[in-house]
Amino acid sequence: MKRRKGRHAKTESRKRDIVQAALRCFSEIGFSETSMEDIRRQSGASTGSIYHHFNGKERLAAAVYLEGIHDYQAGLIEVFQEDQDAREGLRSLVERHLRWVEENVQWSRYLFQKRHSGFMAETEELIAAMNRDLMEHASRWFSRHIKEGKIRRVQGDLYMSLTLGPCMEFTRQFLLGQTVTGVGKAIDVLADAAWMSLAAGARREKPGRTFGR
Amino acid sequence: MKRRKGRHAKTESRKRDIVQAALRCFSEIGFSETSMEDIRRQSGASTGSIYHHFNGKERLAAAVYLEGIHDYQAGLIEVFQEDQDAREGLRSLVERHLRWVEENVQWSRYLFQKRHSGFMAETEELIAAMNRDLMEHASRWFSRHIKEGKIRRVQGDLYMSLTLGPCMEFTRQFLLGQTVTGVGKAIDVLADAAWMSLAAGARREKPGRTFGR
DNA sequence: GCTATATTAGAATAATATTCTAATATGAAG
DNA sequence: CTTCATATTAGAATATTATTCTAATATAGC
Repeated sequence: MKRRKGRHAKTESRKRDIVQAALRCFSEIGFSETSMEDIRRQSGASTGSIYHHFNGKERLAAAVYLEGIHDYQAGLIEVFQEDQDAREGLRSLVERHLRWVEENVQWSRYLFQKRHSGFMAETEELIAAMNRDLMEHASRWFSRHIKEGKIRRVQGDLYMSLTLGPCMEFTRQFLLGQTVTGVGKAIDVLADAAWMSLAAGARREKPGRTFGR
Repeated sequence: MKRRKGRHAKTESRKRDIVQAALRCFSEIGFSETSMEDIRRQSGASTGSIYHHFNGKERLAAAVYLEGIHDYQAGLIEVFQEDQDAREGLRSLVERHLRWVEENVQWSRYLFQKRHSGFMAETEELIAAMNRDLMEHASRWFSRHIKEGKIRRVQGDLYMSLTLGPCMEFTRQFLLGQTVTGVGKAIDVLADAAWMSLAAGARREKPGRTFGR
């Protein structure tokens, strides 16, 4: 009779150690600059172990990326599920983003400063799925507020750019240590800006077209 | 008597070939995925030649980055030097950015999708200088329009985020082939958004603080 | 044409990623 | 609590790729 496949008890903690070590290395000295030897030393795992759990440097990098982006996106999705008015919602999104960055500088450095190079050939579909999920939540949220006449209609692929684009740009500067403005203050200004650029009824020439369409 | 040092005639064209080949490789398959052998083959240069002109993979990558960012920033600086009113100026910035991306997809992929990993230890100061230069032009431009009461005061490190942040985000999606909206339409909407988020006198709670201070 | 220097070629070397083989640990079944 | 299938680990062997080195060749100025 076939035995059941079973994961060993310590396997998850070992994987965590490896991911942690990889994240440290990647975010501090960069992907191509860190050697498997670095990761091996920092994680305490053996070469064989690393290659057993992940499949190589690229797959490991992809796993690290996935874990981080998942946690980040989860925060945004929570906001989309809350029942706030448009302006408060936009502010929450901005706030979530910047607070997450502030509290997860290492992840942020890896996720936002350095874009996935191409080492996710395998993982591409997973990432795409995660993005689709996020976008669905976003779409519903924006549609609702458009219907209520609070948020103006523009092309669907522009909403996230308008909401989080300035935050992303600020984030990059922040991670490079090139900002003076504190995160709290930045939240105020950027939330305000998002609102002004998306609020319905502001002066402007031509209205855009629908989101859900 | 000492001979003058002299560059050979074909040296520049050879360097160009190498940079071109590197750009193609880096933007198509990524920095760490391309081997020096790839670049050697595509450029037609020999290993020795590549290492003579640049100093290794990282320095080559830095050179490629510098060339691209210089051309990109030059376009923005031109706009800052033109004498347009605030709204038109913001629109020109957005337009310059997106048109440049559209016409330089390969460079854009390298510059914007993949952030400089860390391979510019040497070049860091040069990049910083280029950024300072751009920022000075930006600073003057914004200050002028703030004085004229057309653009509102916010923290100095937020102006570029508000102006080009949404463009940058749109750019990333565009480069991933995840946009439907055409560049022309995007320019309209994003220019409008930049204006609305930066125009003086819009409804908002508290004013920010000065740029030039 | 001569000479110092820049440039090139490609082999030799060094660094690093990956694979492989064998050992050890673990958990489920009996 | 023993056994066995499988998961996990270790680390040496190998393969790949970046870099260095040596010697040849081309070029510019005299």
